[in-house]
Amino acid sequence: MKLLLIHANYMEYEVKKATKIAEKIDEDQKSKSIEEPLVVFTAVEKGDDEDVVDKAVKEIRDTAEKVGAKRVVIYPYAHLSSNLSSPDLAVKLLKLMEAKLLDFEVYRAPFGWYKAFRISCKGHPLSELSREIKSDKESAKEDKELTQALKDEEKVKSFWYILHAGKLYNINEFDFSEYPKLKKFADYEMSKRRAVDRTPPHVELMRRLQIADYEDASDSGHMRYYPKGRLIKSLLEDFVTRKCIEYGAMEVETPIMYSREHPTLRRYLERFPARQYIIKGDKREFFLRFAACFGQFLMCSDAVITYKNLPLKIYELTRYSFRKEQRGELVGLRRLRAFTMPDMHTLTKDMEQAKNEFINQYRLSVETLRAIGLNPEDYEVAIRITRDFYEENREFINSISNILGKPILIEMWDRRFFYFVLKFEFNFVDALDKASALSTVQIDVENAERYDISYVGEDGKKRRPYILHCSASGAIERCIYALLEKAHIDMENGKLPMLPVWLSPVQVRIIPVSEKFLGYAVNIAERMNASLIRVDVDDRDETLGKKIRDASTEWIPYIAVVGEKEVEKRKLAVTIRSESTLKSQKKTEMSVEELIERIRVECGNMPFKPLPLPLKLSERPSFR
RNA sequence: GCCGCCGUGGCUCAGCUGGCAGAGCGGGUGACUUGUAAUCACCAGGUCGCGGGUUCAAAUCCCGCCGGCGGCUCCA
Repeated sequence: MKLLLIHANYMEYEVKKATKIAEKIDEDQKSKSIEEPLVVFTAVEKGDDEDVVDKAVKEIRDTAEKVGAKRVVIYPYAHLSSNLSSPDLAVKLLKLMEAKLLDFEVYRAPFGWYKAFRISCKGHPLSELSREIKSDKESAKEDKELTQALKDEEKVKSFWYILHAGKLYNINEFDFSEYPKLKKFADYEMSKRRAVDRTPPHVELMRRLQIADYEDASDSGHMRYYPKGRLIKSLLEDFVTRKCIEYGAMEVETPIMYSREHPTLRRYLERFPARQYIIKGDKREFFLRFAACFGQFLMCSDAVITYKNLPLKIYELTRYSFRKEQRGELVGLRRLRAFTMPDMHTLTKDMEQAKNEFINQYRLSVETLRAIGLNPEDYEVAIRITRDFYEENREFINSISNILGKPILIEMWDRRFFYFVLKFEFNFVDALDKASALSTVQIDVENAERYDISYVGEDGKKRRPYILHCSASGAIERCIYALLEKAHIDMENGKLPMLPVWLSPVQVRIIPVSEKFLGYAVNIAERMNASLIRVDVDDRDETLGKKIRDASTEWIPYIAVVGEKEVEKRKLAVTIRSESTLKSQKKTEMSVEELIERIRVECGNMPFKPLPLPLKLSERPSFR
């Protein structure tokens, strides 16, 4: 039940027209004028009962006493709620409310009529109050779930270890001297603070390179992507999707919004209030998904699955997932409110199979990041685990540390308070020593039950699967963040920053020495273009030095100059960025075919998309 | 959400003890036709984030809001 309490100088109303749900009324109820009332605008909601009325009456009584009102007007006002009860129940409860306030001079405006009203609010501090009242049953239930979840989190204590070469070290006993980045990561995880007073480098880079930018007209944490940014993002999206499909996942698509009232989803949401975007539909309210779990679990719940189908993998690239993070938490491409995440779920028949998949997906994540341009030395591994699960699976956990051969930060909990017993993350540590998770896999022991997902076993009986959640790369935007931060770190170490060639928006820039060679340059560009190379031509009326400089500040991997000599020899004068430094540039002569071949080898079988920009620089707008 | 700092042409910033709104880059035009990280000249471009207040006068001082950054909190 929702109440809006107004202490007024007077209140007048007059019925105009009956609706279908109008209650029958006498002539003298059709209009009223009341002096010095406490007006109670009231909306009766689903689930309200006599208990709620009692509480509402108590609120009204308290307020009336405080403001010194002797008259009460109960005024049905549907607009206070989007979750109204049936009209019958509403009338019943409103009448009950009236009956319980008989020691006041009480008026009840008729239900179900269009009414005109006039009110004069007194305007003192207590003259306008709103109240939300829930039945004990309901609020007790919600309170219990909420407080239980919060209590669990409070009570849970983390124990920290380092796992290296199959041995578990207490965090204090481990010698970090050879692993400074792991030390930074562990510090960050355990203390969660860092003294920095600088804009993260990737924010500046994403804007300067015309990849992405803030969009003031949207909510914070929703970015705009310029053509180059969209290209990079799109290549990454395609790559990760392909990787998961090759791994055996079935790609699906599920809605981005779900009813708040759905029985399965509701409990989940109540644990995390105010974390999601709410959308008003015609009748119901919806929340925007924060991952693909909902859609995929609901799909699995309805599917007929047997042990022969397991492990069963389904995949979706969520463009977008929405999380209404607190404002102070948002940073550039690192932490967003709308982001794109590959989300794969694997149903497994038992823990053996789940563990097996866990290891496979660990390897899948390593490969995925490596292809994107993030190597194991660029991230730190964390494993989060319940103590029980660790004790029962010591050998298995120890074996994980051998896959990459580098030490792993372990966070161990005495009891399970999330839905998983085990998860790993690959955490990127950025130029400002902040860590954020990229790839992750979790073993979920709870949601099969919650969503009623089952498979038929060999004995014909229904069983609950264990479910793995896997994001092989983590959020796509976050991968771009990591690549930009990595490039910045390279720059600080005296290297020329760049993106992997397959992700570079422009792979080759052709610069004619003068106007005379423009036709020749365009000709070569068209040939390369036909060979699936992203190439452009700097046809602007600028000096050669200026053009070289501009190409360099755009991080273009290959700069090819053509002039008289090149035309004669049918070669290109190519500057290779990856082998150059700011002081000395690596220049070499190559034929067009050699350059094409070099890039083709470098990009292997990574996805390719054509340049989404005009071939000639002079025809290209600047988005900044 | 709380605390602190910031918001001036497209970009980076100066101006801020109140007194005519500036520079460099970028853009346009012209000259030059160029050999590996910024060619020269001229021109255009601004409700100083938004709203209110103080004042003869506000980019400048005060209040509120919006946005960004950092810290705290948080991160299913």
